[in-house]
This record gives sequence, structure tokens and C-alpha cells, in this order.
Amino acid sequence: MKNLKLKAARAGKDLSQDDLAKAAGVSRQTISAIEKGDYNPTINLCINICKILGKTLDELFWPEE
Amino acid sequence: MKNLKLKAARAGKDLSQDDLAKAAGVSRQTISAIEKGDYNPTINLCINICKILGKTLDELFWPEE
DNA sequence: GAATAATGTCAAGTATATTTTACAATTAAT
DNA sequence: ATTAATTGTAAAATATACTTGACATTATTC
Repeated sequence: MKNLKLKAARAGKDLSQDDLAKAAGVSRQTISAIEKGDYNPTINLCINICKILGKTLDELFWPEE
Repeated sequence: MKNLKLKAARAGKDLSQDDLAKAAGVSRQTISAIEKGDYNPTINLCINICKILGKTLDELFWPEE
């Protein structure tokens, strides 16, 4: 399941995957994979991404029903 | 930094580390290490733990100031 | 106070998150 | 239509989450 909330939040800050990756200190592929939804990032990375995008864990990473 | 919120939530459900570990499908050492704070679990595991304990990511895993 | 349950911790192994490099596909700008 | 920027994706390597097994220590309970 894709993470569209992350994609939207990133777009809302006008950041490319590469911009966000650099800000979060990971590779672009990692951001791409998280948005694509086929993997399971660590919570510290999620927290880092949330802080950069001004969102909370629940807003970006809590699964829909 | 210890995760005391997790420890408290677990105690609130009267579960041992081993009980929670089994419910979450991980080893007791993993739960111990998360509570002790010296590592960085995956978000899927965090979500799983939250569901078992009836809490949200923000309640258990968002860092204090 | 002995026995049992719960927890801390360590070392060695396995699974998997993440990187690097690289190229193809799509979108936006000129 | 071309160029540049953004994104999808894949293979091989590296870092690290997580397991297993084992023992020590701290509560609990009898």
C-alpha cells in the first residue's frame, strides 16, 4: 500500500524526493521506496521525515482502516 | 533515552515483555531493547505494538522535547 | 529464604533496511 | 521536439534490526 499521505505532505512543502532524502540524511531510493509502500522504514527515519514535513507519526504513518 | 511510555502502556495491560513479544511476533529481547531505548525498531513493529496496547504512534513513539 | 517469574544483557548468527551505481520512464520547461 | 528535472526500478554491497541461546540479576510469591 502506497504512502500517499507522505507524498502529499512532501508536495505541500514543494520538495522533491531528492530534497527530502538529503534533508533526512538518506538516499533518494529510500524515500521512493517508502512512498511506493514496499517497505518498512525505521521509526527514527519516520520521525525525522515527520519533523522535516511538519507532521506527526499518526498523520503520515498510521495505516488507514 | 528509555521508552517509559511503552513500559507504562504495557504495564497498564498487565503484560510481561514476553507476553507482548509473543503478541507482536518478535523476541523478548527486542521488546526489552526498545524499552531500554538503545534501538530503532521498524515502523511496522511499532504499529503492531500500538495496536496490541490500544495506543497510537504519537502516544508511544513520538519523542519528548 | 527458597522457588519462580520477570527483566537486563551479551555474543554470534540471520533477515532485511539502506546505500551505491546505474539506466529507463515520465513530467516540466525552453 | 529537446533538454533538464523528477521519479521508478534493479542488482550488489553494507549496515543494522532482530533472533536464538544462555546466564545473571531483580522482583514476587509461597
